[in-house]
Amino acid sequence: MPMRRMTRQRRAVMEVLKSTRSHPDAAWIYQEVKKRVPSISLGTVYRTLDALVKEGKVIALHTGGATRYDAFTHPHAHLVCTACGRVEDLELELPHLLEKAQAQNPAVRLDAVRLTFEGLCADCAQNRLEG
Amino acid sequence: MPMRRMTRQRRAVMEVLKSTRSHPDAAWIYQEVKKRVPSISLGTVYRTLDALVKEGKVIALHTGGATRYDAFTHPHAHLVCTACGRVEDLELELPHLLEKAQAQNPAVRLDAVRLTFEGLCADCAQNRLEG
DNA sequence: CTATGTGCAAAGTGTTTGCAAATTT
DNA sequence: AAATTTGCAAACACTTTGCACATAG
Repeated sequence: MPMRRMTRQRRAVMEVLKSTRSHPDAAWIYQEVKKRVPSISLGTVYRTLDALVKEGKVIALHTGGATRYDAFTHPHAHLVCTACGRVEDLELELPHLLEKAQAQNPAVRLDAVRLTFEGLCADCAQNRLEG
Repeated sequence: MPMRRMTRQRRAVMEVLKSTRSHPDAAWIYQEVKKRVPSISLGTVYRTLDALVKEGKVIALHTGGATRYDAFTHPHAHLVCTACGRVEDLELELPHLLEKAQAQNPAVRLDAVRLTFEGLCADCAQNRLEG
């Protein structure tokens, strides 16, 4: 299990990720972290993100295109806007999905849920009405 | 909207996809379709899959790594096995997730749900107990 | 006949990796 | 000092695209 040491790079990646709710990808995180640690490389960003995901400190979202990362790990639903590509959090109580699914499928072992909706974010839904 | 014409290639891609429940990726579909239409190219497979997804005949699953495709479009949950990478269907009644989420988030427009669990498939869960 | 789809190969993204140098513990 | 992590650049895996030819309608 990699990334045991607390380096400046690692701290900066974690702080940048905690500072936003925009579900950024590695390239965006890299640009932000460079403002604090100019020498950092994109490779290090990827390695750090991998480690954080494996440790459960960060969630990886596969939504098509680049992987997005989310430091808010409490189970919640996402909306992927099919018009602008934005990913936002959705208000929705997840009704014990993991427990229910586990009970109905005893042969498998469920560790995590990802609930993702496709549709239009508030801005794009609004623009659709106007335009 | 592309792919209005029913070509041999398109028919073969659709048939191959309907014949499996393994949620294959483009490379696998390409190999299978080549058995029926040897001249087909990987580019055509990608273009055809894109079209089928846009038409709603096929669902694209983004699970990390290559995009996987599913011709079974009735809403259902998936399990991505973190040990072997397999993607299987899960027994689980989706309790009107789309309607509930839409009601709680009136400003956005929800078109589709993707419910994905991470964990161990039956085989890998079993092997874990033995090994 | 004409518009659309195909095959090919080259180019584009996003991500991973080997290695020597730097850093953490 | 020892072990881990970094930066760099090259390699990779997956997907998209331009174009001349083929084909469905």
